[in-house]
Amino acid sequence: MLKKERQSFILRQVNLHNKVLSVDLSQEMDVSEDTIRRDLNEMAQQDKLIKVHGGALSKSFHLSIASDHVYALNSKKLIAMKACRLIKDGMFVLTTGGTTIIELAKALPPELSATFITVSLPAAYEYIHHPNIEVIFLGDRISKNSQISIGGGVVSKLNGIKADLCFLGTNAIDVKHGLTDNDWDVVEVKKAMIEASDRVVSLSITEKLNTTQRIKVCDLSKLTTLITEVDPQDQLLIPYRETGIEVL
Amino acid sequence: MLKKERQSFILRQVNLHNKVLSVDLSQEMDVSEDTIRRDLNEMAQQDKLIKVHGGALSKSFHLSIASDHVYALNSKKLIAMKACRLIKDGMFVLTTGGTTIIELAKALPPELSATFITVSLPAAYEYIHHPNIEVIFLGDRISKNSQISIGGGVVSKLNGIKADLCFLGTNAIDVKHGLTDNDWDVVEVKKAMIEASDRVVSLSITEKLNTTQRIKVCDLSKLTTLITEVDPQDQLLIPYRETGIEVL
DNA sequence: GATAAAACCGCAAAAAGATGCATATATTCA
DNA sequence: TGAATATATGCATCTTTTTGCGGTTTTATC
Repeated sequence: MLKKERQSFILRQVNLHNKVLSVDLSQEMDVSEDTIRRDLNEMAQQDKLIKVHGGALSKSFHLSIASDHVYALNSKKLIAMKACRLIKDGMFVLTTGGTTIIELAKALPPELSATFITVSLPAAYEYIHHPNIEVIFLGDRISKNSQISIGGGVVSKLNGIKADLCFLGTNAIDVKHGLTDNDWDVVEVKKAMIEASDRVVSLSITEKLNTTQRIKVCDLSKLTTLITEVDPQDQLLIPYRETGIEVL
Repeated sequence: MLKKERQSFILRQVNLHNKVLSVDLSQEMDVSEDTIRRDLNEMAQQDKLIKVHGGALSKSFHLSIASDHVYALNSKKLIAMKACRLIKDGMFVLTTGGTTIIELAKALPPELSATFITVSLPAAYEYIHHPNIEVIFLGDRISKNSQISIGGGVVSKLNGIKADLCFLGTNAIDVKHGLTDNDWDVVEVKKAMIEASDRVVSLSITEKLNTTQRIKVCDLSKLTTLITEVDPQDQLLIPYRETGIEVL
């Protein structure tokens, strides 16, 4: 069997079945595994497939979601960086949806090894591209607006969970009215998340400070930490610090 | 034997068998391998064939190696169109992951109003962009390779579901060995889906016909329908039709 | 952190390719 | 026709490519 022939066979197999094992290929074509590895390396260099430990994956299989324009991106990146520092190896972390959470997902250091539990499709999408993170998706009916699972199934599943940390993408926050939101189902999920976590962290750009929405999520007293893009000493944050919340 | 004669013989052989070995040609025509090599070099320069170490490949053969982004995309689109016709308003539809399923998701007519239950992140992502489809995501641990939920949670949830239709993205299908796959967890999920559905539809490009993988999903008899990109009367499908499966 | 599988490295043998040259065959032109 | 010339072929030799194997290192997974 000629080398090119072999390689085109490999390409066919990998595109056909999304994944191939070097062992299988070696047996099917009756050559040593070294030869297969050399082929795979060569083809990976030509961008024809993705080489992984033990075999190869099809290129077309790993589609990723196009990230559209995100409002106040830089602020959110800053918040994400601050939030990362709270996560330690081995933790169970709950996250909601929202663009700030997505930025957090992107900012996670590669060596971090933790379990992320989420209800957000885009967030889950980011997490699975991280090398050392275990992803648990709490499924149920998916809300088209917020792209998260909503409904009784999620809430009852959250009741059975005890997480170390919960990151809330924040819609509106105010000293007097606490956290508020505008979607009944999302609020239900957030409430359940808050109850399921030891520490509750709200990620909020300063623009959202001192705003309110129609539906209440929780009082400020339920929050452990508030993270914004500005310095914790900023005067904007004084009222929040006074409530006893840790402000980062 | 004249040079021209020899070369036209070579061309016939290479187009007939897609590949030729210099050794074989040399013996068949009783000339030295050097002569064959010189012939092959000459013909390669004239673009009549592709020369490789040890022999040559036909031009058309090499064209099929050219990598599209999503493998066999057109075939998958055709399959998706056929599959759409099975879905009626109000149905509960189960779907696995895989690129063919994504094509199905994209091909759904906008006025279709149904409930889709899935374990695949990319598929869920497509469904939520559809105006009239209710999306239910069955959550659990997310497999990074296949981008679907796997584990006992999914399986037990599936046990509590009765769907009208189940679309299986197919990895390998064979009359004798039935549906097979290469990932244990994925197989578990597929099995549960099959049990949870009145009708089970396998979506499979013809290239996957008569191939097998290591882990068995189910026998052909479990399938209600098989959809490929070719005409149902195609002779390739005869063995499948004979098992009693509906072939579209 | 132990363990087994996979990847890597270097080497050597086998196969294939290139090159120079002698010889054989074909072609041309007087 | 036949000598001169051009082309083609085979062979010996050397180089390059390809491949498998033993030993070591790295990686995954529990």
